[in-house]
Amino acid sequence: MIKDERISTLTLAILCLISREPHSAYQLRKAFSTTPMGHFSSSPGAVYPALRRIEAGGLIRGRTANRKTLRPKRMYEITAKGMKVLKGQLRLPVTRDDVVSHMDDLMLRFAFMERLLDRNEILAFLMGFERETEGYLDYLKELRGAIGEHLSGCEDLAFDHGLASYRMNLNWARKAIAEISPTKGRESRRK
Amino acid sequence: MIKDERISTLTLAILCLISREPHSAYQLRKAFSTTPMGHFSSSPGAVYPALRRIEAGGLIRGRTANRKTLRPKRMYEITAKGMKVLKGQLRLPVTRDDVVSHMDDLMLRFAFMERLLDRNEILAFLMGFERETEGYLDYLKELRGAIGEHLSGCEDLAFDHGLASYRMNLNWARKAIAEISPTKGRESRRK
DNA sequence: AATTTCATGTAACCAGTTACATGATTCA
DNA sequence: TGAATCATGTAACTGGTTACATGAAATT
Repeated sequence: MIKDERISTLTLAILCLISREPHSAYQLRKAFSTTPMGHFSSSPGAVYPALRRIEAGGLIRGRTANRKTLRPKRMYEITAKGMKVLKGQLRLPVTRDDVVSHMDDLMLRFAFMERLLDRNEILAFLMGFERETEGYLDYLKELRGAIGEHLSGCEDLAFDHGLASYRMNLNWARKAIAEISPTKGRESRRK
Repeated sequence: MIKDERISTLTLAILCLISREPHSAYQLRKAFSTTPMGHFSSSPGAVYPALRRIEAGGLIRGRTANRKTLRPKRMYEITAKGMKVLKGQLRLPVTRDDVVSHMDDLMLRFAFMERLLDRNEILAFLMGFERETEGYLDYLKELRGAIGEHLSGCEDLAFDHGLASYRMNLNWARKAIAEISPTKGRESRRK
């Protein structure tokens, strides 16, 4: 049995990309530095050691091509164990801490769910997202009621920003649920 | 002359809080763990070393009360140099990287600006925020035009989330500019 | 011929996490 | 008197940053 300990964002991102198709370290770094998917760390000092760690844990396997050359190219592919761990991570329940501090992780997980989980699991994720976001939003509203009077103009506006963020997240989750849930199963979103 | 090197989020948060009134390490940790201002790290292993570092840099000064007891209470207050550095940080131009990856820093800076900067500087911050957000939003829209066709449903929804976030940020900045700018200087926002 | 891009990595450093350790004070 | 909270800190570990180093292949 594989424990569902949380893995770092970088590890998760690497696992997600490699789960689709094999990548070299360089390809991963490119993906992180050029696509919006990752404003993750593309620094070599992060990626190379991370790949070593993940391989040592048995989640990916590196194959070296052109073994003769000085710097042979190394492609990493996911293992069966890696696939299980990745799915376990995607299925992890959404927590308050996630929606407050780890939105990037949540979106990464969500973006890669389609091929790896079934519809009910995706819906469960979104409903957890909705629930936790709503809970935090309630807390913020309550807090504003309690301390709102003695906030300066800027503080008040910053508070507004928080409220607007979580409201937007909540709306997004509801829209996503409506689009994914089979009751109103329209497949194509673009006209 | 004080260099405007970027300081860590935790350092910035500590400096902001202490700039208002002296805090002990414990009070700082409480503020970080209980208020929404900081979902920053309240762990002792972060806060105590950070205070040492900041004090060593001459930005804050600790005063020990109850010197007789075994664990004397230590209150930190900001120095003139610390105040200069803090203001320098608040005045730093808003970058693309900030709006994409460091929204928490930006909101922290904004929330503490009122007492420390003048209105024009606050407006300059907001206009930088607006400009960079708009720029990134344009980039995202363009990107969707280029690659949008072959996104899966979840990927597409995740992309939507990004777009909605930056749109919300942009609207927030515009609203904040309108409220702060003197041309339409209405002071009280709450009825 | 020179520059850019592909491609691999290391080393020193920095800051944050978890877990541990200690003890005083306040309140039920 | 026992629990919670106030209050200070350390140690081992983790993982990410910047800067450095090397060299092949492709492009201009």
